[in-house]
Amino acid sequence: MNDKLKELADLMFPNVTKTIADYEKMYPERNLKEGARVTRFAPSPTGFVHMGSLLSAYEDYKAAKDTDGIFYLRIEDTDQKRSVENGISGILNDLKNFDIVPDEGMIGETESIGEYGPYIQSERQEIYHTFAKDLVLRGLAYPCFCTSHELDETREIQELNKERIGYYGSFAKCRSLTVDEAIQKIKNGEEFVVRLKSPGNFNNKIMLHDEVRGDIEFPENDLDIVLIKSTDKLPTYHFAHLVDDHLMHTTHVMRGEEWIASFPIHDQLFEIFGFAKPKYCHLGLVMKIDENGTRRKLSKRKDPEASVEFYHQQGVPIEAVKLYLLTIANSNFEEWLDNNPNTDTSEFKLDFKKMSASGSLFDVSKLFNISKNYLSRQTATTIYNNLLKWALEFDQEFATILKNNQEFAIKVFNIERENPKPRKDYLSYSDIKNHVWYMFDEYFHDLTYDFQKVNTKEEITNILTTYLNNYLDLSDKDIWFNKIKEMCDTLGYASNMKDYKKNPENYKGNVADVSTVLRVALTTKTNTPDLYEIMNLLGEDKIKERFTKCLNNLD
RNA sequence: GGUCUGUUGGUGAAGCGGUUAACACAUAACCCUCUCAAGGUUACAUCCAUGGGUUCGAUCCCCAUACAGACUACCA
Repeated sequence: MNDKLKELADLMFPNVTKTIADYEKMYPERNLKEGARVTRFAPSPTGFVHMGSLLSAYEDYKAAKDTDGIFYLRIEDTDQKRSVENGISGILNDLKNFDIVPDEGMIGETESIGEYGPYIQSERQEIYHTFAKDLVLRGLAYPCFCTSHELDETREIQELNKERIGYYGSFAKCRSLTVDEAIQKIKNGEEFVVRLKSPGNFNNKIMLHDEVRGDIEFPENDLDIVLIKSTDKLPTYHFAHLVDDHLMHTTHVMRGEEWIASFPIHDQLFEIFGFAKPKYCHLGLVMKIDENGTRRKLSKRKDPEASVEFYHQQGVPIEAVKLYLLTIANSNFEEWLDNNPNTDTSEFKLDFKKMSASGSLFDVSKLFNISKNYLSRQTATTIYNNLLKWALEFDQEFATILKNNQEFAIKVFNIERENPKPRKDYLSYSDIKNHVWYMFDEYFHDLTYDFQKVNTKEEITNILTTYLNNYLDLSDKDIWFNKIKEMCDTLGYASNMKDYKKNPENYKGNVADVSTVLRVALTTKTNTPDLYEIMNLLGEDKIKERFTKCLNNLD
């Protein structure tokens, strides 16, 4: 009998020359300090990362970094249909934009680092076959010759009889083939997949100790799942998970909750080989509300705001995206940030217990709020440098202006920035121009002045000429503002808001109205940062020039 | 059909047998103020999907139901 099994196994895997023991020797236990986690991000090479997978990559990365462990990138390309040209570089690039750089694994389209490779599944075929062959030898796997048509048929029967669907028990036709029959079929050149001969019983219970969800009870797996596919002889996810995560010594398998249901399969596989089981963390999916008002998994196809590239284009600082991801990842993160506003987030340790089991809604406005707060905490020089970097990629004209006016631009970004409570008006790098364009002469043309309450030609002329003739001294803010008040008094506007509120009918308006005229004449906008600072930055000549320009524009 | 998961305000959520049901975002009002952005104050869940049960007492435990999601592929 054993000889027969050997003949069958050799026939099924003619190219296997090594044994499991050989591989165990090649990939020894990692030499890491106690408690160090080994995690991995294992995408298909589709070329893109969306917020959902970025979150999971970041969680993997963080979980490893928190313990001085290893985070590696493995490419799961066992489904060739999903692979895309240059898919790995695309992923690497998206990750790198968010400072997620693997310690090990793929670092380019074909390059990798680390001692536990290959890190791309299509190149590990011999390894998978070695493990599968071992199973055949032990009578725990067998070739299955069922066609997809036959499989469909049994499923239909099962549906009709309201029986559990799947390849198991008496529905597993090829399970009962004798070894001789199997050998004969292979010799006849029949196509086959390799299936697990599951030793499980559906009535037995097993327990998953999930790191984020706690204990979950399942029936034991009794499905004879496919281990090796027929056409390309590549493994299925289940089998690759077993082989790779064992040989690469992954300690924590963090994956989306869509994998929970296959835990019994994975548990059984580890059990059969007697391998140490990794810890599992099944993460909630990132969701969004779709047109029909129902929640669904974020899709990179349908949701442009889900693509990581979108935020790159929008110029949301990567740090802000990371802060947002952390607030989704761990419910206690926001509180931590509040208490440690100036501490680097690498000091924050992920806590599996604080991860949400239910999928969280992707909240764009919250992301922008975080971005706004983050930008308000940066120095003007940092803003300048990052904005320039962004503009070089997405707004050449602005980049040139920034380069030609570096010193001035930094001063503009510094308006009300060094206050105890700095301004918070930039949402993202792409938003900055909306707030500062009027400071640059290059943009100060084709203007529409937005005068409000005081809008007659006569009054505007009155105010501007009075200002031009008397009040250009900008050496001190208090002196300057007192002069504005003086001007109000002489022109019939209230210089004191309280007086104005008591008897508005006694005045043409108040200081605010006068300031607004000055502000609009200078910037065309009613809403800008501190008027004195703007005037100071523009300087006397430009103020004159712009006021004159405004006067000529009236009519 | 089967297996499993989830359900706390507009949103993200804390809470794990006794709380006024945290906090943050959003929204609204007021204050401050030369406008805006901030900042300050306040408001916002008659109550934790629904119905039963256990308990002196339940958002927290149990059971049903509803709804949503995942898996049930030679996709991952």
